[in-house]
Amino acid sequence: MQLDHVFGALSDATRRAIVVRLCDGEASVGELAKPFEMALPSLMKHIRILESSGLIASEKNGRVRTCSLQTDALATIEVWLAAQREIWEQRLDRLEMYVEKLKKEEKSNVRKRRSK
Amino acid sequence: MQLDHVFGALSDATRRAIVVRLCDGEASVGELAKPFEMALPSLMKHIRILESSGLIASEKNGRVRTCSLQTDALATIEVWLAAQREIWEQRLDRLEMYVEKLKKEEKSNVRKRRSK
DNA sequence: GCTATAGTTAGCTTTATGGCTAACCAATCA
DNA sequence: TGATTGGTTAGCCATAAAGCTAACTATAGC
Repeated sequence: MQLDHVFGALSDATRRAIVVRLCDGEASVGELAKPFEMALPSLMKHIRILESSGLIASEKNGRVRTCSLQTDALATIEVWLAAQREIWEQRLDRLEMYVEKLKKEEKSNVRKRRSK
Repeated sequence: MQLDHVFGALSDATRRAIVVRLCDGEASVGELAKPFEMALPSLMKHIRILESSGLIASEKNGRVRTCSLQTDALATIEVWLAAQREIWEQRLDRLEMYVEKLKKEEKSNVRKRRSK
């Protein structure tokens, strides 16, 4: 599934750093590699993984490959997270309502007991 | 880092399904296992991974272990995503302003050329 | 106290991940 | 055209991930 690959791609600090960099605009493979002490082929692997996850796209002009962020993939996981949040918040709401109900019952029980 | 483990934990469909289930309330290991065709020890591994990533917590009472969602970990990655979104949106704004500026210059150039 | 239930541990396999080096290809540029 | 730059391919290694079975522990229920 798509989510597997997007989350998987973001589970590595190097790849997240690349994504962060690309949020600020396109960059060549060389530029992306500079901040890291890694051999180029290793970095290329990360780029491939990011690309196959859909997080980035790249295009080669002449001998330089330019990479750019594909924001849709990030949006995909934002949507997933929002959906989960909605579920658990609805549940917390129900729970709160339930607790309120219990409190009210407790009060009325106290009244009943007092009036005995 | 924390983000590594949270994203990593969510990169597996089984574990996401467990998280989704727990959004709707606590569950025992047995309950969590039911929907899957997996052997229990395999599922336990997933639970351990989710727990060590901070996405869920669990507690053992008698012989049953009850698992619950820890929403903070999900919030952590929501925050990360929001931060990235902010960066790229700011950039798109700057880009738009730049394009507007170019358009205006183009218009004034046309006027100049006409008035020659 | 025996039996069934609910997890847990240990140990094995297969496949994926993240890193490397060395050698290679293809555009630029002098 | 020959050297340099920018990236790519191939292949190696170590470790981690995801699954399994078999055997074990500890509570609950009769």
